[in-house]
Amino acid sequence: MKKKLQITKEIPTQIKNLDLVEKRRSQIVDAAVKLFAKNGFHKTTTRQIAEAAKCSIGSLYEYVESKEDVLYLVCDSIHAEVEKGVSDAISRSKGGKNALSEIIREYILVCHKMSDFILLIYRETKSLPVKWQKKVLENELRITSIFIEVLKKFIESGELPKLDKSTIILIAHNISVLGHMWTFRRWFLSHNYTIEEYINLQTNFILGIT
Amino acid sequence: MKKKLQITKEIPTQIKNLDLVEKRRSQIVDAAVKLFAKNGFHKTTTRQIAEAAKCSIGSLYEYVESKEDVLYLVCDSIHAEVEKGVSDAISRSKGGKNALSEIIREYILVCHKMSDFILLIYRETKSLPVKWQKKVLENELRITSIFIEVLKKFIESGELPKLDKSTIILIAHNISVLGHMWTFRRWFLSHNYTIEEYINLQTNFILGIT
DNA sequence: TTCATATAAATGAGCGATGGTTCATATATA
DNA sequence: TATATATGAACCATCGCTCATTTATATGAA
Repeated sequence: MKKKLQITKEIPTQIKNLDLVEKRRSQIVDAAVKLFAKNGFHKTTTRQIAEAAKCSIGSLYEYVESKEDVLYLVCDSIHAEVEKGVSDAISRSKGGKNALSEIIREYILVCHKMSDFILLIYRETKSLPVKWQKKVLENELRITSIFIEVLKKFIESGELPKLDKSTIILIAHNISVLGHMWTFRRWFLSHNYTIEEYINLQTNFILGIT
Repeated sequence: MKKKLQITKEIPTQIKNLDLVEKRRSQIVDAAVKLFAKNGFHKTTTRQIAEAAKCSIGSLYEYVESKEDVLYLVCDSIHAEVEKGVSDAISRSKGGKNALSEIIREYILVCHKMSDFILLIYRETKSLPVKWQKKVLENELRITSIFIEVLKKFIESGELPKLDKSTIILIAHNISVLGHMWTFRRWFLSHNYTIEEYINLQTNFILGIT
């Protein structure tokens, strides 16, 4: 909610009706995310986006100011969905013995589901104006810091051994990245493991069960 | 040597003198790798590449058939350098207690040195013709399998506990990717760790010293 | 050695196609 | 009647690539 208002502030529009802006932009994002994931940002044309979003190019440019705007909206919505996935998993988690494993599991499943879109962020962040590159990195960081908080909590409650701050930060980043690894090495890993096997092996690796 | 002949076969040229082809192509690659790393593949023009390589666009197109050819040459040369770095580290390694740590260390240092170029591969592989995407992934895999062999050797010699095949493969991929992590999270990590600290923490993490 | 000829390599103006963006106009809504 | 929204033809700049031409190098007959 708050987030959406913020974005309509960040990206100006000709249109007065903010509900309409939200509705049309979500059409645009839904169309663009698929096209970008499939063909890349540069090989996708604004005309293709407009067509897939069922509006004219003219209209498109009343809701955004540039093609880069669309990419930013796309990156932002991807991160929002990943973050939601992780947050939901945490609030569902009942604590207890295998709670951390369960959170890692849900996170990797989110990465699995969002494979093509996480890849998209890796590939195309650089195509954004610097100002928005930073925003995207902040989003990435926000997700990682969720893991930092989780780790801290498990250390406090004694379910994990005491670790210094540097190590906690590193492990949180490692969890993030090893989730992403499934997306950008899937072409190979999926020939060797099912997603469930991957989750089990990585969980053991991360928690140091060798 | 063998590699270079192979590439001149893969990428046709108008020029008869193969030594000249090798020389000019290396000018072109040296120019292009910097431009691609800085501005991305799509925002770099063939004219810019030609200029930086100190030849005309006409000449450029006598040594390659397309802009994608240049990108492939670039990706290939990056992987060749990373692979060389790893192989050298292994052949220098004297075996013994901390040999594995030493190899991981050298690998991460190579990633550190090659940061911008490893990133380039993540970003631009998708811009290649499918045929060459596969080649690039094979190169990536070749580097990972070096780690697989190293791990096997250390298990045989008893310096690592026995692990099943799946786990060995996973750890090798994790080493690869956690090296890359320094390149694509450097914007954040370098504020928290020096490269040496990063290497130490990751080594401990990978070898399960918690 | 000299010069004519043939072959190889280098050049960059220009072709052709593309694609992001605008704006005059049309349509819908208040 | 006024304001908001929608439309798509057309503008314009860009860029990958070609090709007619020039320049350099190699060959070999006189």
